[in-house]
Amino acid sequence: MRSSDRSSIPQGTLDMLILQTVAAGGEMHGFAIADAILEQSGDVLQVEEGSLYPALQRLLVKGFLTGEWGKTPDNRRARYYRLTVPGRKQLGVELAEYRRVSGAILRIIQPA
Amino acid sequence: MRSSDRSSIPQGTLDMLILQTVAAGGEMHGFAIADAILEQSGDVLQVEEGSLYPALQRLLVKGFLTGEWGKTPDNRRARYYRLTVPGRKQLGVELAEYRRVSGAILRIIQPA
DNA sequence: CGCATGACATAGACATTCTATGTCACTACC
DNA sequence: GGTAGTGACATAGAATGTCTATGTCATGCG
Repeated sequence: MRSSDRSSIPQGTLDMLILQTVAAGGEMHGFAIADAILEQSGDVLQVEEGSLYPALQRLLVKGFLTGEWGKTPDNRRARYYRLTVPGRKQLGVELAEYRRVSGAILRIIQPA
Repeated sequence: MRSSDRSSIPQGTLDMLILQTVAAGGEMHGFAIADAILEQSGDVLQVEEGSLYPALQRLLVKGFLTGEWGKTPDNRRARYYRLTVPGRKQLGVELAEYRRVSGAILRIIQPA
């Protein structure tokens, strides 16, 4: 009985959403990124942990984020992610591509 | 040297685009559907045959389309697809969900 | 007659998200 | 002061769906 009206993240957009969230929020740890995406999307886009951490790993490996271990205010270990310069550039590329494609889809689904 | 600026279809949107195209164009065969999507999207969304036909099969099996064999004007065999009543309803569902999710993404990527 | 082409079709690769599960340490409570 | 809850990170495996590559078949044309 999967009763949530929250949606899964469309494939290909998760990296962009993470980069954008870190760009806007500065230094954040994983949980906080997922929380911010959920909240800012109006409770629609829920990032599961099994999607979040592999995505963060990808972004680390590609050099778009740095991740430094630290402590949360209540003294728990956490990894703090920050956008790199190539990460900011990559965000721009992904935003442009997303807008291009979603614009194209709009032209189809909006009755001219 | 893959030099095209055409994009792949975001996962999950192909069925919606096909249903919408058939809804707008009436009776169409596969090639014509792909052509219409490419053209209406402003040359952005190119549906490959290896994506198109499996998608059409899915939609046939689910009863959202009917497909009747016929002949093109130049006498080639072709399968003509038409939207069913459940297909029209499904299109409405997918449009609503797409708008809900893309709206949520917009709230994140558009600086408030 | 042979070749290009329109149209349909399938198999396999690939990428990405999800479900499910696990770990570890800190906090709080009885 | 042990035990349960929880924050946070992590991985393995399944599911999904698009793409690349390939194949077939018949028609039209040179």
